[in-house]
Amino acid sequence: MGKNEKISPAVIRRLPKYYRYLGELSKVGVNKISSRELSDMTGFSASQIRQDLNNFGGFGQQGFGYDVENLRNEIGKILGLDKKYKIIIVGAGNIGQAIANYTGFYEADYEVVALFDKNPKLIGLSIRNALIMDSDDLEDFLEKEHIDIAVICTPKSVCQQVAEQLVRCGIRAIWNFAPKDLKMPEEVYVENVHLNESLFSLTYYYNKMKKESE
Amino acid sequence: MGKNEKISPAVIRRLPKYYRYLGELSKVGVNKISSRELSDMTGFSASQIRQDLNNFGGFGQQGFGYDVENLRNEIGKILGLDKKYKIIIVGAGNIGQAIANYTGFYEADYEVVALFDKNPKLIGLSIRNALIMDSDDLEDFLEKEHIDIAVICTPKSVCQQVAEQLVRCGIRAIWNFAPKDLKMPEEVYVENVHLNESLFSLTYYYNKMKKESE
DNA sequence: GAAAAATCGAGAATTTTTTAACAATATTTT
DNA sequence: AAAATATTGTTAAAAAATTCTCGATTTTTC
Repeated sequence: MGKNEKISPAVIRRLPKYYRYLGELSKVGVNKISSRELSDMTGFSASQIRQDLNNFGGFGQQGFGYDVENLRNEIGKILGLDKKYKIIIVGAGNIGQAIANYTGFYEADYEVVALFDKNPKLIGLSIRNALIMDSDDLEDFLEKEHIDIAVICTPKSVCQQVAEQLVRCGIRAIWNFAPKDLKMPEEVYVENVHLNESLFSLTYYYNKMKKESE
Repeated sequence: MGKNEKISPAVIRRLPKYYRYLGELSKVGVNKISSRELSDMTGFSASQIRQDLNNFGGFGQQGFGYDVENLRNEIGKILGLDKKYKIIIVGAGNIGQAIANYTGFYEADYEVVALFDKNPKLIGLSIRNALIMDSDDLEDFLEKEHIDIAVICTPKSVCQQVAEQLVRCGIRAIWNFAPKDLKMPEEVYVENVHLNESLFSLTYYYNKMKKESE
């Protein structure tokens, strides 16, 4: 059974990767896997994989390994992928549209219900069944519809203000693509995708490698 | 002066954030900052900030703090943001186009030189001065032009093959948006932006908070 | 069916990362 | 100009994360 200690974020970050690899295995008909084999696939150590999984309970069987389909389901349940989620996207520019079109959503039961933007040229258009609505209608919309996750794809100049509006309307989970850290109350979880930071890290390692190979 | 010990990736991940905050300070005319104040802004502990910076040398002055503009420049140099980088994007679908339009590039001297795609409807179009070219011309292009960073925005079914082609043509830095881990030789650095993993983590914490608030 | 091999789960040991403590030094106050 | 305050850089301590070890259990081999 699940233990009630605090699980480290590093563990939680690895679970989606395990989930993905197990999905691939399942798809090609593999139904048994050892931590050693998962280690070879993922690059994490076998010990770490066992340790990670044991945070949530013993899913494996000594002498045998893990049942692929079962382990995948268990990790899915831990992450909450067995449930349905409704999403809105605020900011229907390039990133917002790309996210709306993102097929990764369909790996689990995420539904993009609507997008919001201020640009009159965009309002009224649809992306994969999701209508782009006027930002002014955001609050009304959130009063009527239950939304689980809001994605912020606005320019950074307005992201804080948009986030505060979302929180006022009851949103507790934000996926933030604006290159700024949102100041939010504790009861709101923000997952940042800061592309500039990612690119800058890449740049550091690119230069480091170039220097070393000289 | 820079010490030659191995710097932990966690440190490198924090540098872009320092850089961003220092840029904001600089823009509003602040020219002195203490680790304590930076701590309040960034959420990292003052001690950690000092420790991080001292990996690369003492940029501050005891009793005084750090000169904002100077520290920003130093971090910029560490990350390599004082140089120019040429980028190509392989896969001109939603994400590829969004990245091509991404204004975060212009914070430093990154230039998107071209995009590549197989879709005839896209080939010939331009995004912000960058032409979408036929994927078949990728290798020829890379022979003629020096490219620093390649961005992979293809479907996952072809990302490994594309990556291998890029590496054959001399690419050593890959920004990977395909939801798959690339198997690459050691001399290639891959920075992954796995949106599905990010969303799954968010989902975990969303559910955790919901449970706790019940 | 006994012996060998494989594998997990759990706790111990190790390594890495973060935080704390404080001497050294600069600035500000009186 | 002396005392008080602020702040860095560095070393030490603490905490966290990872790896190692090994008993328990299952499967495979002979």
